[in-house]
Amino acid sequence: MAKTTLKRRSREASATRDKLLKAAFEEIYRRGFQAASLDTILAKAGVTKGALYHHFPDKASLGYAVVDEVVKGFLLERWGVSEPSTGDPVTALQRILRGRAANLTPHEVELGCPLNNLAQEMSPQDQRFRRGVNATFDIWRDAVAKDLERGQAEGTVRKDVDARKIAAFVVASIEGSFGLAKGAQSAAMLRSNLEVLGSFLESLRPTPKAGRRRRLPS
Amino acid sequence: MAKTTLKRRSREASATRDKLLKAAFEEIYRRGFQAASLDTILAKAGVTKGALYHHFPDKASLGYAVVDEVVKGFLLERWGVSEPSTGDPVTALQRILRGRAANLTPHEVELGCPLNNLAQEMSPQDQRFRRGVNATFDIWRDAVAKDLERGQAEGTVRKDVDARKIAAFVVASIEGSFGLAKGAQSAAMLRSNLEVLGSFLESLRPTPKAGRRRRLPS
DNA sequence: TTCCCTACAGACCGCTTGGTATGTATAGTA
DNA sequence: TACTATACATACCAAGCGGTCTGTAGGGAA
Repeated sequence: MAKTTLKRRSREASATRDKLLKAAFEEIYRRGFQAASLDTILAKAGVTKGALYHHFPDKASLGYAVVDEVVKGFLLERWGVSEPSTGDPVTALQRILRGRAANLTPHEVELGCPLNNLAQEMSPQDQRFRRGVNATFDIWRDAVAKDLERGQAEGTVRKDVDARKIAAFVVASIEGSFGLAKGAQSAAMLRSNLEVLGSFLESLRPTPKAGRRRRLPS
Repeated sequence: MAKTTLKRRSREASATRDKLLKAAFEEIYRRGFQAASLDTILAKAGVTKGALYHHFPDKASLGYAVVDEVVKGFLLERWGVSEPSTGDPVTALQRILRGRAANLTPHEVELGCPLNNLAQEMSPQDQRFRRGVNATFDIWRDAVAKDLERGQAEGTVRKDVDARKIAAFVVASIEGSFGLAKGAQSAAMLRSNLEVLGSFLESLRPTPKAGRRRRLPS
């Protein structure tokens, strides 16, 4: 069975590649890309430099792969972009926000959003990094915008707002909230900010009748 | 004139210190603190290593001084925290947002907010960095909260909102907006986000009468 | 069996880094 | 004038960095 053995060998090769990606992700998440040490990554992955430079031409390419193959999926899955959304998008977004607020780990409060970390560090340093990171942000933002537009078509979202601008603001607010909370090392602040964002989303619902303001949370 | 000459010497010493701080700020703003090279800073400042290590015990202390003596003032001045605020705080904040949106330089769109950069990079790496950076964020946030509370007392801000939570959200949204725009290298996106934030602030005004919703910008 | 190629292992290298040690010009002091 | 302390300049250093080079184990093809 030539095919089986070929598959086995190739699977082992991609297994070490995965180990490298995972170890690199963790090290980059902790120290940032520039400060991430290849030796540390190799030690974590349990492989040697020969393996690394067999799979990647240089450190930068390892970083690109981490963005495309680890961070991207990590983020889109965590913010419900992967799953199809139905029904009222405001309620759906609010549920996601509450779910994230309820499931925060100290780890992620301390280290923040891995995609945003890379965006802030690498955008001015490396165009390819910036493009890769930004492509994921675009997917997220576009998904939110699409949801809001669908809500506008279905009558669950006010039609006098620019869905794309709102979507960008939502993503920015989320990332800003994680960033501030990371600096303050405060899960409470992060939860509070996500809660305020949720109340802002409430204002996107169409007015049921003339009158009746919705209230912001105390 | 012992006093005069003393003053002159001391002024020259603090002048080289200032040159170091300024050069360090620029280098750190561009590359981040960890990637900032002391040799580059020294070249920019036009002094040598002896001068640097005469004024600062190590690289970290130079970084702390940059935060406390350069970035802090930079930020508080740019966001109107230094000047006393009077009148309706919502309008005042909106004016600041519009002013910042109108005066964006490509440089600051590319590099983002220097304080936020340091917060994201250094918070998990160095407690003292984190505290220094966070102290400035606290001042900013508290100033916004104080303004909103004053507005509540004066009847220009709704009383059913938590001024401190709103203030934290405002700061987070601003920083998030700068961060996203930095990744996207888009001044337009930054302006749009600040505009949406301004419209959110509008919702903090007390309802003039029952009914009449305010509208978000298209 | 022979040969080849993939998938690594491990030693090595030049360079940059933050930091130190020593020397010194100058201003203030006695 | 002699001495001291400040405010640097310069040469130097060990360590860590990303990256290269050579060697080789082992599965697949002929």
